[in-house]
Amino acid sequence: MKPNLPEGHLHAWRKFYVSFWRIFAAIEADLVAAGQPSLSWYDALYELYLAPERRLRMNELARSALLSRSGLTRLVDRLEQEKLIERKTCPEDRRVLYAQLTEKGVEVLRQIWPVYRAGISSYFAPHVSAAEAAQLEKIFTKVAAAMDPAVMAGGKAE
Amino acid sequence: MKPNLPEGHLHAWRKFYVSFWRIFAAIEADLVAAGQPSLSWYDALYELYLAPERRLRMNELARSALLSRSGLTRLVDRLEQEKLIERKTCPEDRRVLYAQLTEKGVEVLRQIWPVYRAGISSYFAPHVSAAEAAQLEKIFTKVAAAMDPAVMAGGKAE
DNA sequence: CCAAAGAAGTTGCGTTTGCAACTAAAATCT
DNA sequence: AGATTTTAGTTGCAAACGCAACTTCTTTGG
Repeated sequence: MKPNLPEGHLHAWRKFYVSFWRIFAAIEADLVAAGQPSLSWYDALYELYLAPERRLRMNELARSALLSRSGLTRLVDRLEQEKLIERKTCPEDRRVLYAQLTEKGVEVLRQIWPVYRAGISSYFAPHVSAAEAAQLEKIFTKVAAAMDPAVMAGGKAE
Repeated sequence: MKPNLPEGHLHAWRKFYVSFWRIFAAIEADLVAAGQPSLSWYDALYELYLAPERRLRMNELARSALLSRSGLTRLVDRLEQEKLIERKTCPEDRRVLYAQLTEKGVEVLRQIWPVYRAGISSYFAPHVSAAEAAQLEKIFTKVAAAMDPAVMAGGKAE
């Protein structure tokens, strides 16, 4: 780790932290108010939507959807109960299960998105110019890449 | 709400979102590894530390610590059990309870902080230049202010 | 001044999550 | 091949949180 944390970075972190939680809570509240499932559902469904053949291994999905593996197991349980995804076995490796997005899953994704987008548009976008958005994307792309669990092997805070 | 969400803002949001969760999870893991309480404890204790006389009403603390009131009640239960804070009645308004930081609470704060700081230093700061930090602080100060619950009365995503 | 409305905090309950321990299947190593 | 290690996923358990309903106290309004 870098032993000295400059003042400026600390202040940036604190505002970042508070902003995230407040936006997150507001969007979740909007989703509840709209009778839609929460962001964790969206995250999982969306990652599957992006994936080749709209399916991912449980492990991969856990990583993409920012959950522990046990957390993902339960989330997939709930999604499967609602027929939004299906568990599919893998012939080549019988340990593996694919989470496969269903058509109904795609529909739900399409229902959630307008509410989610409205939240981003209301709570995040108005405070950020186009240039700033580009700046944020650049910075956080670096952060997200460095924090990818696949890259984090053993690292900790050194 | 602004009906159209520009591509750039959306991409910025997604990276922002992923970065936050990954950093947050990493710091929480470091805290567990160091035998320290979680960030929600830090947030509450720190807000009390900053407050005049090191105390806040439950309501105020809930807002500062980014929790619902019921969530805060339980958190304060746990903090009080560890003698890190005390509930103090308010003579002027007998509905009100103050959460009062204790000396032991301050000590715990001092124990958490190095681990927390190391996390910020490792996971956040290295990817952000001083100029970028200033930029981030400016942007997120606006966001956080706009999303302050006190300012949000009735607002929703309009 | 008394009733109704509002505000502060707590509690019951359900949801979601992570850690540690577990099962099952593949890979590795004699 | 047979034993060990590693990997994928699940499960028991407990922690943490939010919503809605509730109690208690204050404020407001007739």
